[in-house]
Amino acid sequence: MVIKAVKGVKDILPKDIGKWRRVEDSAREVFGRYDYREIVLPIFEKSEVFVKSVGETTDIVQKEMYSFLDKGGDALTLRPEGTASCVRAYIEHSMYHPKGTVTPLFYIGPMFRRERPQAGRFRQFHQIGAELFGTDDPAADAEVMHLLMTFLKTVGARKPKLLLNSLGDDKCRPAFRQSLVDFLANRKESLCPLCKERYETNPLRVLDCKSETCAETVRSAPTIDSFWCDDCADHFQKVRKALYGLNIEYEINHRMVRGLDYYSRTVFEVTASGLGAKDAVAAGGRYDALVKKSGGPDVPAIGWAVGMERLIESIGDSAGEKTNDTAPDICIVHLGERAHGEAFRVAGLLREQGRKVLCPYRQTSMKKQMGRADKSGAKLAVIIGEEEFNKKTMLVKNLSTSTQKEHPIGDIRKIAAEPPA
RNA sequence: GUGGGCGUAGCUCAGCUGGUAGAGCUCUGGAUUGUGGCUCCAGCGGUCGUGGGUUCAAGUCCCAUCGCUCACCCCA
Repeated sequence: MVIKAVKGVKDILPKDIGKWRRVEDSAREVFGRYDYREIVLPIFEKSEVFVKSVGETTDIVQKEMYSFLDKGGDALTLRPEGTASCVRAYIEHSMYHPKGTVTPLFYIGPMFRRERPQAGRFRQFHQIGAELFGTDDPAADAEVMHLLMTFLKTVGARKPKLLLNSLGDDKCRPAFRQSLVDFLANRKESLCPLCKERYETNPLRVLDCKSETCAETVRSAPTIDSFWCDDCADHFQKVRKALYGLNIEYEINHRMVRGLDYYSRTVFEVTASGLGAKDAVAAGGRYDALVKKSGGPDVPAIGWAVGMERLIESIGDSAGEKTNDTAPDICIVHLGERAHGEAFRVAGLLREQGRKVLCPYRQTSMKKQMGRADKSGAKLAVIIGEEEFNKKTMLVKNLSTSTQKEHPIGDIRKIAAEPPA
């Protein structure tokens, strides 16, 4: 039995790499427009980095982390998300100096969660993430969402839709949560079995249950907006105003909640079509308390992450491989032992001159080699047979017009510089 | 962790109520001595996921197991 890749992880094959490159390239380009700087973070961290920031009671920490003890006995974890690492690095390198500095960062890389794989969900997946440290200006919230939407439109995500909410902060959220628990307490019987569980573990999640009866039950439940403190309400209104100013369409959903503990105030999510049951392609929000909680100064921050696999899935073939960027400029065709050696000498010279050249190793029939040259998409074939070798010449054939001309072998540089039409 | 669907050639798949494995694409050779795209002919390629059971006989039926996949939980 051949050894196969671990469950839930994928090889990205050469035939698919073009899409990945395009997504990464446009990410870097778009981030540049907003003056974000790339940071490359380690793939594993001390486990506490994630346990503390993501939250001990979350599913990610409780059952999805790839954690292990290394030979020195350190408890390490393959990162399940990027924000925690980014916050750690931000603090470790004192990026908050001088006081008042705003630090825009982005990263691209793999994340690891041990879940059951399904459409758009993997154990090793890739995220493109943005983090903006040092400001709680509502304009920053809107700008960060503008960045995200601009990026998604640039790469051609299908029908991206922005959903917005505010979770309040430490001052006002506890009251909301309590109120919701009270509301559900005497309605538990009308909830689905799953939500009865949620009532205990994460009551906020009952709000966006898909079950008919739960949705009905929850229709009259309290919503977060009526519990916002003045600051949070004000912040939300200013974010909306800024979004309006940037001409960004969005939909408010007060039932939207987050799976990670560190979010406060602004949270958002982008869904796209062309995906499976999970249509969220990106998600993010504000985490004003996290830097301080992680041992840094009291610095507010906001960020988001897009799932690359889901994004690429959503792009589909619409923005697919249109240009044949793998086609060589020139294919060499050779016949006979001596011509074989000469062919590689010629190929080498052409490559030194910057040409993309294909030269077959096997000595097969001319018919075969011409067929390959044709399939490769090359514009020119350079043919060197016994006859040409003896005469120190080569045939240069234009594969689209089928015209060919004999050249002295010394013309190689000329042909490399200006391939004949 | 729970449930559904599927595992047959390198790839996509067919194979009926059990009778000893097929097609297309790819690849190799030929029709066409050293000239590609189209066509035609031939060939290479399979422990039918694995193990067990029923049977004269199993790709087909039964059980187990592994893998893939979709969905639930949760998340990007």
